[in-house]
Amino acid sequence: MDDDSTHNVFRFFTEVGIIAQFSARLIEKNLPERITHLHFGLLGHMSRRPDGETPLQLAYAFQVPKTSMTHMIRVLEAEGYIEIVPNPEDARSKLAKITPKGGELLMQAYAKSAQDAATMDPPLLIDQMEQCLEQLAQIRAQLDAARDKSG
Amino acid sequence: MDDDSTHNVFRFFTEVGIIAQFSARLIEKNLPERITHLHFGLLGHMSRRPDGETPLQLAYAFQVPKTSMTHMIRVLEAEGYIEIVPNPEDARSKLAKITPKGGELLMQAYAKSAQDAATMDPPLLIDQMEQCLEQLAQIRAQLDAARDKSG
DNA sequence: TGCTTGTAGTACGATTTCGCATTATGTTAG
DNA sequence: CTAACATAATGCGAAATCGTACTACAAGCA
Repeated sequence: MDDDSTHNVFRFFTEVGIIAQFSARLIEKNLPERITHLHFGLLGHMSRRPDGETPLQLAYAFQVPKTSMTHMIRVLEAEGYIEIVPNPEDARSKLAKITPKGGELLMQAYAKSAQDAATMDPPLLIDQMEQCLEQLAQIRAQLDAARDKSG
Repeated sequence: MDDDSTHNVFRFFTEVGIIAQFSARLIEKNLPERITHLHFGLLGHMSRRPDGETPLQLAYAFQVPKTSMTHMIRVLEAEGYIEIVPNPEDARSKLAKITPKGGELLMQAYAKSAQDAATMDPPLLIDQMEQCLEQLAQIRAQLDAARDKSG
């Protein structure tokens, strides 16, 4: 990889990092006190999996340590946004499922954040986002694949 | 903003968030124990500002609370990667400057991470990154502008 | 000058993150 | 079947994050 490419890769990661921070704050502004954008992501993930997922699956999906996931799940459960039930297929394990209250929170935060995004000044550059989407999805998929290979 | 655009914006932020997490880990793998990608970013920032910057400027630039910046700076100073001197223009304030040891760390981590990036399997999609770069820079600049307006 | 208000940085404490070690259950070889 | 090993989740503790309140210095004004 030549110096120019290296520089561009780092610049790409830098821009992406800053944008990610923004989107995190955009969403967290519309979430209750102790709920973060990661919790929001968890709820979205679970809303697409009505049968629930194990903490380990969630930790892997969100790329956080198991112990961190244990804690996040507890917060969500304490606030009533998810429920944790035994895993019928493995007595060591559990399943985390979104509750109606959690679904409510998800929708509300989504709607409010969409509203905030739509009324930004200066406005969001939605065209540019859409132009990048396909490439970003490819890049992310490639990174996922690399992670699966190396651990 | 129609439903389709809204969906794309959220999808954009989701992809960006995942990629940002990856790049953070890519860099942190090549940093010492207590040094994070944010510290790495701080060192890079300071390396372009030999006169130093105040903690408040750094907190603003990296969008973290003042108290968090106080802590990060202390870690970097404790490890000898930066030095903190009084601000000659304001007795309340300080200046954080990178040390030679800090510059060394920056270079080494940069080189190692570049090496890791270059030897990934499957390989990084550098073309796609370069195709996005311009749009991402615009998007980021727009978000910066929106932040400056609203706080 | 003396007073009022604003700003830089930090002490402190509640919460979160996450590595290591432990417990409980599952799986496999003999 | 049982022993040995693997895996799911958590207890615990060190460190990090960040909101609130505070101190020290600066700046504007009467």
